[in-house]
Amino acid sequence: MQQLTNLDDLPQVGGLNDSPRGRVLRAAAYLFHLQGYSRTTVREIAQVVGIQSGSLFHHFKSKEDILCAVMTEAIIYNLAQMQRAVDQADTTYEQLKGLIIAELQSINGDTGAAMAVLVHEWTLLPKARQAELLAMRQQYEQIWFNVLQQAYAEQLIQQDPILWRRLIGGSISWSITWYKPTGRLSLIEVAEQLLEIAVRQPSLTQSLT
Amino acid sequence: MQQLTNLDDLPQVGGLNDSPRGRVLRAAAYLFHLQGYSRTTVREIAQVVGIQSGSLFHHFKSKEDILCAVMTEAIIYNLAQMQRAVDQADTTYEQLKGLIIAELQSINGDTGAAMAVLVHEWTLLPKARQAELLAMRQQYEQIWFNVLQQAYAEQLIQQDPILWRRLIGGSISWSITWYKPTGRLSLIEVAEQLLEIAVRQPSLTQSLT
Amino acid sequence: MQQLTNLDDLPQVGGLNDSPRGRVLRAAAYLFHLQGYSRTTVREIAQVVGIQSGSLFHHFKSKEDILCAVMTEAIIYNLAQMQRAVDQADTTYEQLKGLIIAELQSINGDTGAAMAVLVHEWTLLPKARQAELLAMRQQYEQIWFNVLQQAYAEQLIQQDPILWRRLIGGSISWSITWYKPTGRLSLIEVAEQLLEIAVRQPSLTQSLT
Amino acid sequence: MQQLTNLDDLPQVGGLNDSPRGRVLRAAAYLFHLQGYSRTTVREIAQVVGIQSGSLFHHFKSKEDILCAVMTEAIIYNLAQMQRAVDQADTTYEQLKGLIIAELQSINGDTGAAMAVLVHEWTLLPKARQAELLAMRQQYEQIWFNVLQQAYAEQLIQQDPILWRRLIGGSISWSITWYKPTGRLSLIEVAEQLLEIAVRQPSLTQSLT
DNA sequence: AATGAATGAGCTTTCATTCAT
DNA sequence: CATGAATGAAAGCTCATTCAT
Repeated sequence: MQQLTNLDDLPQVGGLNDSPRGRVLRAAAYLFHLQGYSRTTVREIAQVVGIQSGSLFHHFKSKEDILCAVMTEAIIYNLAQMQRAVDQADTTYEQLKGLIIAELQSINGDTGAAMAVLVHEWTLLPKARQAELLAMRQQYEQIWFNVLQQAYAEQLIQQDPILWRRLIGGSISWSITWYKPTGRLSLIEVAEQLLEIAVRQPSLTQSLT
Repeated sequence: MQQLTNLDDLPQVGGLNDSPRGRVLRAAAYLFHLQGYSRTTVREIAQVVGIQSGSLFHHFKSKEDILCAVMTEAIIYNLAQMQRAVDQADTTYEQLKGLIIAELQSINGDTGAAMAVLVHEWTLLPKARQAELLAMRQQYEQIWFNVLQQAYAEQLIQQDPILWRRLIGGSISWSITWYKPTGRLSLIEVAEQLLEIAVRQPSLTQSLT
Repeated sequence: MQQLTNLDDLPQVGGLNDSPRGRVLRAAAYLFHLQGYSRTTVREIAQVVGIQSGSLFHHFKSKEDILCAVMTEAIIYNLAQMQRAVDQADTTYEQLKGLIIAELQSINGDTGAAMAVLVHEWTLLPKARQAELLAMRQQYEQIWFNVLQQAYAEQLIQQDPILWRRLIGGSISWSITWYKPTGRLSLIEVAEQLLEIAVRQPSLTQSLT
Repeated sequence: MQQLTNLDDLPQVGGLNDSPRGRVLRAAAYLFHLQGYSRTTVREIAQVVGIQSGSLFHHFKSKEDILCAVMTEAIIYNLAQMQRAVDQADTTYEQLKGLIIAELQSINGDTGAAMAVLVHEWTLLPKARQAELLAMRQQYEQIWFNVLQQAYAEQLIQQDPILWRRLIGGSISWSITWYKPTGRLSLIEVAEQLLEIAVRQPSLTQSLT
């Protein structure tokens, strides 16, 4: 990394304010995603934030602690986003669509860096921390599961909800490897194509009855 | 990593013989996948192989060279597997099924570690090496693309082949995060479920005509 | 090297203050001269300075950087010394004598270690650094050349100034291999003997006219 | 060193035959001179000779042993050369001239690499080996001293023979840093210029009597 | 004699972390 | 709170030397 980015050029990350702590987390999420946790040095984080490396340790007790905080913030923020997507929709189909869009946005939008870190560097956390986050992650998955069970009952999906979630979750997560905001498709259009593949249209269902 | 695995406990990796070079690559793929490239030390690789760390450098000129070889072997081997899957099938539907099964196996089977490394540590390669591998990767994707174009013409799939490949490729790749060979489903059953979601059954097509 | 010297036993080197950087350079010049650059380890330098080896890299970005700095300091300091020797003398003969004494002192005195390094390890520098130093070295030689041309005009020397400089420069440089400050001759006496051999005395010149 | 020289491109070194041992010594002298002893690897020596590195150790028991042999051969050969130069001359002046020419040739000619090694890497030898070589070196210096004492008696030189030898020996040794065989001056012309500076011409002496 | 894979000590360098100021 | 020099363990890599073939 020749030229370090300045923090002000980085997107505002959902949920992170402009406190020193928030600034560090934004910088860390960006760098961890770009280079991986191991290849990112605390000096680099400090440089992006605009402080000295020693000063980081007034806000976080270790580099691992920063990683942990990045993951925690990411999961808390996106948990709220998913819940909001479900709450705002009326039908099961719309809820499913809302979840897919929300997850695509959390992966490819401003929290994408943090989400990617959550996935890639998961195993680096000490077991105790993993357990904490796992609890939140299960809440997150529970939101999906509730909607999917209803969708299965309504025959919007034909497969076991757990397997369906795994397969379609993969499609969504993988989008980080190819989706470009400047490309041909918007995230909403991607979501619609994915719905077309994996969910039976309710209008079609109605017309069949 | 407290207790290092012995090489003999690791699966035989497709295409890698028991030469010193092959043994190093197997150990490296295993460790790179388990811990990531950066967190794996050459001393650890040597320990798993059962040689001294200095001896690694008779076979590879650097740690990066080992990474490169792991990726190259993985892609060469799996390129052949995909081609074989296509050649052995008669209908487009069967070819598609064959490709999905083959890719699921390459991800979750013996070459899974190497494939995961190929995905995760891609950006670490020097640009020149990336270009070499990219050429092979494009061959690989071309195999998929040819079948998918035919599938689109036959209305087995309704979406743009490129987007379909990205979404379903994500489902397949992601399986590394959850699939357990000892679990309830076999890889072939997973493939069948995925076909059910994303591909219109040819029998159904025929019955409609 | 069984018993490492303590830095406080080393002479103060002209121009190097007691900053951490200066202390490292003094230690490095001493060890590079004593053992050669390749055979001197950064751990040894650190030990003489009295710090940990890792701490060296706060002040210099590599071992080679230390070598470079040693050479640069040596040449800058001695360039100034030579200029001063010329400025302080009235006659050409006295200038020549001043230069010989000054160079003998730079070789055998406090900067001797650094000067020896400059000569012996020259080829190890990257080409770009060589060019920088070469420019200074040419300034240095220019001082000699100006005086020698005048000396030739005044018939103090009979040979081509360039050849004379090479031959007598060799005598001076070589003194590092045999001169002992505690020996029979002072550096000034050595200089006088060398003048007797290589320079016609101006008094003699005058008596001939 | 990107491209290693082939042994056949190296000059025949005086006294070294084409036995495996001789070939190794020629290659080693060349590389030690070019790069220094520490920076030359046994693999490089072997490569220049055209054998494998392991094979070197059938001829020499260690790398240091090779260094020692290079030095010993150099000193033995040049001792003979100096003796021959003295024997072939009739007058003291001619003997002095012969010694200067012979030493210039030993420094700048085919044995130059080995001689340079003798000077630069002297301190690397174990004390016992240094003593052996020192005895031969003293024989070598004795040849000079005998002639110089006679020259002093004949007033060819005005200085203490020991000091004179040191100063003029420096001029000669230093020539390795600047003399180019393809340049303007031959070694004999260099010798003549040096004689002009440091030795009173015998013809002049005679004309004064 | 020659080979070349293997050794293992030791090298330069990196980097999370500490702490006196 | 912030600094930045210092720490020291550990990293990737080198290389003289050995030895079974």
